[in-house]
Amino acid sequence: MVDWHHLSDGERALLERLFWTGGLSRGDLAASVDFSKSKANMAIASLLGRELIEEGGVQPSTGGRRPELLRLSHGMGVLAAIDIGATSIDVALLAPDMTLIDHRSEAADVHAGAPLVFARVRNLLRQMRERHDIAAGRVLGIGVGVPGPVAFDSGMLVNPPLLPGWETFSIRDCLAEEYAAPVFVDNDVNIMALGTHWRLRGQLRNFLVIKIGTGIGCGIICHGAVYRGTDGSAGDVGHICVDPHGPLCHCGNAGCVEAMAAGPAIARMAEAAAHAGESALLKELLDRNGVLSPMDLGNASRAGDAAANAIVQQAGGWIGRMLAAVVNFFNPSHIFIGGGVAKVGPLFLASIRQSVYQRSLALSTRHLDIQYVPQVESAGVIGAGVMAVQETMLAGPERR
Amino acid sequence: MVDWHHLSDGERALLERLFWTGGLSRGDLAASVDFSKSKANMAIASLLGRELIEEGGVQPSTGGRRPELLRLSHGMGVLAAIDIGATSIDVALLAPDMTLIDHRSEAADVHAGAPLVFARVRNLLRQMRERHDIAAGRVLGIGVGVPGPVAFDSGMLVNPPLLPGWETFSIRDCLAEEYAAPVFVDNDVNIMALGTHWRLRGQLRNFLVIKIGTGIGCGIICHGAVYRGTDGSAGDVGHICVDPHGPLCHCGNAGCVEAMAAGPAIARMAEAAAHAGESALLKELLDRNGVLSPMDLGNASRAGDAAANAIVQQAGGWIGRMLAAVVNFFNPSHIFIGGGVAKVGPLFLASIRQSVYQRSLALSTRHLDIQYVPQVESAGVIGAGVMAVQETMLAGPERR
DNA sequence: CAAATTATGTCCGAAGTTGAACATTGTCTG
DNA sequence: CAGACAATGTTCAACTTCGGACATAATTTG
Repeated sequence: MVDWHHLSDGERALLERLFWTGGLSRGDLAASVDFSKSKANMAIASLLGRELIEEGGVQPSTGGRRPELLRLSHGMGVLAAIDIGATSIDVALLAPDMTLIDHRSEAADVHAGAPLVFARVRNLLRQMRERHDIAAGRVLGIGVGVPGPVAFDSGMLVNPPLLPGWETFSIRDCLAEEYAAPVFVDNDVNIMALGTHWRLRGQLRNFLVIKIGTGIGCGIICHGAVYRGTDGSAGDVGHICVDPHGPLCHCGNAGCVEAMAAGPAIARMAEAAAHAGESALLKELLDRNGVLSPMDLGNASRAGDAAANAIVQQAGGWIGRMLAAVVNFFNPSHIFIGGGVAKVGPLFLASIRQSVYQRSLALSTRHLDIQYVPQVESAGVIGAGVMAVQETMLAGPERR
Repeated sequence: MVDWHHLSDGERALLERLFWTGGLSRGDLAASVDFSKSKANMAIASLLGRELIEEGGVQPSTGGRRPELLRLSHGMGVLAAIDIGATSIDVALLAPDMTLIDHRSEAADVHAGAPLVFARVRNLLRQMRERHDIAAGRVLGIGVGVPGPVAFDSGMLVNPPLLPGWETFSIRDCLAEEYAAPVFVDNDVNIMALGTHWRLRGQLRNFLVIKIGTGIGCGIICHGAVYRGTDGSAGDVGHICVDPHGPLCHCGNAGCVEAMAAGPAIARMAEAAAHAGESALLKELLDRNGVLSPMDLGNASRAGDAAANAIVQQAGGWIGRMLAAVVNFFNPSHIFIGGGVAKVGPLFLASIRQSVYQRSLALSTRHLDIQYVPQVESAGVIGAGVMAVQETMLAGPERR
C-alpha cells in the first residue's frame, strides 16, 4: 500500500486543498496555501513520488502554457463509507476524490441488532472489494453514519432511541477485525452536513442541514467545521418545544416539533384526514396501501388536494417555528432541508420559509437562504467518505 | 511608542499564550506553543528586546532553579475600553494584561444621541490619559461594547431597538479623529462572553453567556472563539417564541421570551401583584419608589414573599424553556447568566435550572453547568479590552 | 557540601525556505 | 510560420530556522 502516513504539515495542506477543490494547477495550488513556488513544488514532487497525487491532464490555456491539473491519486487507496438508515443500509467504496467505485443500497431492519447489520455490512464490503480486486489493506479509512446520537471520540452510540441495544456494540471494534484502517462514526445528520459542505467546496462558513424523517435532526457547520457540541449531541432539534400546550412526545415533554411535524405525526394527520372524509384522494391512497407515506401526502398535495395542503402547511409551519428559534440564535447563511419528509414537495418548503421569515429577526433573515438539500443519490455515503478522508489523511497525527 | 507591529507568527503565538495565561516561564511557554527551546528563546529575546514582554520576578522553585515569569510588558502601551449600557457609560484604560489603569462609570442617557454620548466618552478618556500621563499615541487599540446589534466588520449598529438613531453614527470614525489605534465595536453580550472567556483563561470551548435586562441577549463562544453568525446577529435569543399563545411582543410576534420574562415583563408582573394585593411587601416597595425593580423583587423573594417567589419562578421557567431549545441545539458545557435581572437572586437561577434540565435531552445536560456570571466590577470594560487586544495584537495583519 | 533536580542560555550542523534566473510550452499577431 | 508574449514549471545558491547537545545557573536533598 502507498505510504500516506508521515506527511509534513505542508504536504497535508496541499492534500487538503486538492481534496476540497477537486484539483488545481501547481501555481494555483501554491497560491491557495500561500507557499512559494519552490516550497510548493518540493512538496508536490514528494507527493507525486509517493503516488499520493497525480497529474490529471492539461487544462485549456489562458494565454500561455497550459496548466497541468494535480489531483489526489486514485492509486493511494480507497475509503469505505457506510450509511445506516432507519430502514436501509448503504455501503460504498470511494476513491480519495470522492468518486464512487461501487455502491450498494439495501433494505435492512436495524431492530435485528447491530451485530447482524454489521455482518451484512462487512459482507457487502468484502464483495465489493473482491469485485474490484481491492485488498483490505488498501482501505485507508472508514466512515460510518448512524441515525442516533454518537460520542464522536469513542465512536459509540449513546441512548439511541431508534437503535435499541446498539449502545453496547462497538462499530469500531467490529470493523477493526477486518480492517487496519481507522474507523470514524458520527450521526447521519452531521454526515449529511459534511457531505453538503464538501459538495459546496467548503465555501460556506455557517450553515445547517435539517433532516426530517422519523425524527428531526440538524447538522451544524460552524466556522467551516462540523460542530458537535460538548457531548456530541449538538443539533438535537427534534425536541425543541414549539407549543407548550401541544401533544405529549415520547421524550416526556409536550409540544416537541418531532411530535408535531416529523414523519409519523404527518402520516397520522393524513390518515386522520382520510378517515374523516376530508379528502377522497388521501382515502384512496390509504385504502390502496394501508398506510400513508410522506410521498403519498406529497402526491396529494401536488395534485392540489386541499386537506393534504393544509397538513403540509401546518407541518411546515411548526418546522418553521423551530427553525426561527434556531435562526435567531445561530444566524446561519443557509439552511438545507432533507430527509424523507422533504419529499412532500415545494409547498412544504414554502410553508417553512414563510414561517421562518415571519418569526425571525429581519437582520438574521436578510441573507438567509432556505432550500432543499441538493439531492444526489448516495449523499449519505459521500458524507461518510468525506469524514473518513478528513479524519485520517487531513487531520494531524494527534487525531489518529 | 513601542513597535508591536511586524510580529512573526511565532512571536504572536507567544504573546497570545502570555495574554491568555497571564504569565509563564520560558520553559512552560515554549512547551505550551510546542516550540523548541531555541526557537522559543529566539522569539523571547526579540520580544524582550522590543520591550513587548518583560521578566516579572522569579517564582517559587519546584526542586531546582527557580523559573522566571514572563509577562506582557506594561510599557508596550494601553488599551481603551468603552462599555455603553442602556443607562450608563463605562470607560477604562487597561494594561495589556487587563489590569485596570483607570475606570470611570457614569449615568448617561443614550437617547441623547450617539454624538453627545461619545463626546463624553472622549472627554473621559482624555482626562484619564492626562491623569496618568499617557499620550494618545500610546493607545494600542480601542474596544467598544454597545447594547444593540452590530455589523462587526463595519463597526456600525444595525437597527438598534434601544439606540434609535445610532445606526448612522460611526463610532469608529469618531474615535479615529483622536486616536490612530484601530477601533472594534461589538454588542455587549459578545463582549461579556469574551470577558468571561478570558477570566476562565480560555479553558472552555463552547459556552453561552445570557444577559437578561431590558432585553435578552446571548453571547456565544464556539470552538473557543466568539461566534457572531453570518450577519453578526447570532445570539439574538430574546425573540425566541416560548408560547405561541403568549402576549404580543413589540417585534410583532407572540410569546417571545423577552416579552414574558425580561426586566419590563417581570416589573409589570410584580406591579400587578402589588396592585392586586397579593403581596403586602411588594405593595410597600412599590409605594415607596413608584416602580418596582428586579432588585425589589429579589429582596421580596429572598424575604420569602410568596407572590414574589411565584413571579420569579414563572420568569425563570420561561427563560428555561428558551434555554432548553438552545441547549438541545448547541449542547454547551456552561451557561452563565448575567444582566440586571440576574440580581433577583438564587430562586431565579434554580427555576431556570429546573426548567432547562426538565426539557432538554439527558445527553445534552449530562455535563451542563448553569450559573450566574461570576460578577466582578468592570466586567464589561475588561471584555472590551480583551477584544481590543485580540483584534489588534493577536490577529494576523490581515485583520488590521 | 556533593549530588540530584530543575530552569535557563548558547552553539552548530542539519534541514527547510526563498527569490530570482532559467527552461518549457503554449497562444497570438502579422 | 517566425517572433513576441504569457503562463507555468524547474533549479540553485543564499539565507533562515530548527532541534538537540552541551553549558550554566539556582535550589533542594541527603
